[in-house]
Amino acid sequence: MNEGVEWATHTCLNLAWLGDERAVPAARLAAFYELPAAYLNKQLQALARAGILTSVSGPRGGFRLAKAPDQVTLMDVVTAIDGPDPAFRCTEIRLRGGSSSGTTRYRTPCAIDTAMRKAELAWRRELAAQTLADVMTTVEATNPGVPDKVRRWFDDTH
Amino acid sequence: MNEGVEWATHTCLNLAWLGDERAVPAARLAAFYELPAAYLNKQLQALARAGILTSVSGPRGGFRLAKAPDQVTLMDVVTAIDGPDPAFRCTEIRLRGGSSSGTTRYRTPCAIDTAMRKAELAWRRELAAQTLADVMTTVEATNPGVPDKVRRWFDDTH
DNA sequence: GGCAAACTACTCGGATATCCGGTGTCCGAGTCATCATGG
DNA sequence: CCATGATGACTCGGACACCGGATATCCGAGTAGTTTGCC
Repeated sequence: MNEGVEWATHTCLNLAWLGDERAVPAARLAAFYELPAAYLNKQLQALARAGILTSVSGPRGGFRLAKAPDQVTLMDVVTAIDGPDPAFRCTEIRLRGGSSSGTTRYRTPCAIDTAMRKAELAWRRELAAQTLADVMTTVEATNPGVPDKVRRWFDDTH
Repeated sequence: MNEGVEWATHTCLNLAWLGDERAVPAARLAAFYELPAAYLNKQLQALARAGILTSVSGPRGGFRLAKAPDQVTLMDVVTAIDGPDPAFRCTEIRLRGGSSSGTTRYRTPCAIDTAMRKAELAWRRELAAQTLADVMTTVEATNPGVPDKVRRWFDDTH
């Protein structure tokens, strides 16, 4: 899976804690984790195209969460960064070669593709069942000080 | 996911239908789907290392299934080709940057990593629940002529 | 004819090139805050 | 003092290099079948 998925998810969590009052520039969001700013910007653009973030240009601009945290699933984030294509891509090799040259016509979908899709669907279902709000709840339960700390860090000037 | 996963799975299915009486060379297995023989050979070696296939050198050599089809899960095949690493790799970026410099010690695992692992576990569970024998049953139910056809093709000299 | 040894052809196995998508970077378009200026 | 216009800096957005891993290929090690020669 894409590396940017991790960056994007953590950044979304930070934006969720900061609230949607103000917009945060990509450079600031990147500095929080010492990530390359320009590259994180690329990922944030993808999130904006997917409707997860809203972007504002110019001074005082930046990114903010477009929806409530409980309306954004991990599936949304992963799809925005990693693309909508399934991990297993059936190329229908059963139709190639001398095996099926003109004789057999497969009316049913490839059984292997079906099995892979079934597994991938379970994966997507699990990701779609967890929202950013759920992850926030987990973090606050295990590390209660984190949200305030994030807010203070972004309030300070660096 | 790796392209070779599809080739490997289809080839395992063919070997299952042919039975483990005789060994089939990689070149013949590749010709069935018009695949590059040397590259498929690479995948078959990975399957052999994983204990899914057994390889025999020399004339009359080749590959054959090492276990009964109901003892080989799709998870086994995918792991053999694509590697055992999880798709989502947590790099613990929460420990980097000024955010957690020396102050907070996270005793609990990363919540995002946990969520991703949960989804991936569901995926692995689905793959592990389906064996080659299950896929064979599906194919025979939808396309009954396929197994015999495969056997005939591999019996013929080309 | 039977047997053994050398030979040959075949197959796996790993080492070696090539190509493409992710990784990383940079600069231009657009925008908003600021500041100077005049009324 | 207030309104207004120009100015400037800041930020996003997309276009441009770079690199590692997947893709694809080739050749050597080893083996089994075959042939040939000898007893």
